[in-house]
Amino acid sequence: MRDGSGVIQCVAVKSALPEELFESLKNLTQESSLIVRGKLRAEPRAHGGFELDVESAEIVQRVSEDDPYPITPKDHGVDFLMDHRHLWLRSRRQNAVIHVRHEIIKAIRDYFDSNGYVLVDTPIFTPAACEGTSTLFEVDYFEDEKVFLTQSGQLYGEATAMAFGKTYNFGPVFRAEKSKTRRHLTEFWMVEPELAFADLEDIKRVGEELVLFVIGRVLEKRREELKILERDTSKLEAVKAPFHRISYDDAVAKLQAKGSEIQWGMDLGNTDETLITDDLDRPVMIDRYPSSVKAFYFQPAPDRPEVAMGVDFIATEGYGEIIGGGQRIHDYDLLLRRIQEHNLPPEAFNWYLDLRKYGSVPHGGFGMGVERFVAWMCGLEHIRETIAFPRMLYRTTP
RNA sequence: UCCUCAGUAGCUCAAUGGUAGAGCAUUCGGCUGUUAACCGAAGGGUUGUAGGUUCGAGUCCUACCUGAGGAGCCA
Repeated sequence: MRDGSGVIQCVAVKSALPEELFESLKNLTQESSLIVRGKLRAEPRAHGGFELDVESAEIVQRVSEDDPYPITPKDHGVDFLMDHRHLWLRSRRQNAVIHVRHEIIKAIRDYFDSNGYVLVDTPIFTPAACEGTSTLFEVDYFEDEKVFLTQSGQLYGEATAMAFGKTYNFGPVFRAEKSKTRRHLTEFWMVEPELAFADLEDIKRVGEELVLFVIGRVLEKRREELKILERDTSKLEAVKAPFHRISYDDAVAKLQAKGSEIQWGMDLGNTDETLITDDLDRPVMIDRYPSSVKAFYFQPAPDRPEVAMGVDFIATEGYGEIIGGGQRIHDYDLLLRRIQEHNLPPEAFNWYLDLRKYGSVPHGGFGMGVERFVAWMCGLEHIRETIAFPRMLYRTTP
């Protein structure tokens, strides 16, 4: 029997039960629902060390053998399992993944809540692109108006940081890119802290602290689930401070030495991300990317205006970028120039520019993708198992 | 959007261009401190769709549909 928190073997003894009840229990089908009462007994032969001797039972709903439970203990294909995601969630592995996800989200919130951050959630309907790069989902919004599903709460986060000092937002974001890989969803959850009076080094420190805090919590509270998932926890235990810190320049040199085709000025590809961490046991922070591959709002380096004060955290074991962020431009004139250079409509950014007119301060933040983090913690092959009902390029059901 | 691969029983997969099979699941019988039980039997098929080549197509060709992996882009 399974109740969501665990599994226990129940034993019905023929001589101890009414014949009718024993027969109905004997003929039960997989995934039928029932209420059982009985005596708990230590039993070394049983999983978990305990068994329940059935004294009474009530069958709530019996699954018909004409239409048996579709998911069997044997192998199933991905397509079949995804079509039955609403049932697949009952399995031991999926149950463990979702429990780890729950723990990660709770740990993220605990970290920020206990470090002086205020949760200020940002809108999901937004008037325009946050970064001017990604493809957005368009939504009809009354009377011929169009709005878009947010791809990031960051710009609003900058406003809340100016109002509250340290804030974070935590919600779903949407990307309409036709990405078809094991790392992409069209709808996923992202946590985005934003800090006033912060520079790139502060952002790196907070990101490192957060990652370590969350890993520590998962290892502390979810050993059982990681065991079910057959996760090699030594890989997670090896993740300690300090993370590797290298510049984009050094990353390119290292990648070229390892045979990558990358040239200075190009963004890192998926294979580059895997390549750069394959000999490391803790994440690497890569900072000071060329401004041309980063969003318009990144602060340029004081000594080298062609590079941006942004940082990406690349997880170990090929799980790729889990954090992206950095220091934002706080100067009005520079920000306006960047908006124009990126051919963005300045009038759409009036409120954002206001933040640089009224008491602007150096500030920064980052975004962390929850599902990628869950995949990393659980050691999953594919991000689709990290959320109860994944939304992907070609899947919006169940 | 592009590249590669796949689509056969409820599920997972076999089948040199020559009679479509197995395991699991289901049903029946047997056996059993089992825990992916085991033994025996039965039912279960328009081989993704539409064309084409051929004496003959699950197999070869074309188009389309569906799915998977990857690229680009990103978290």
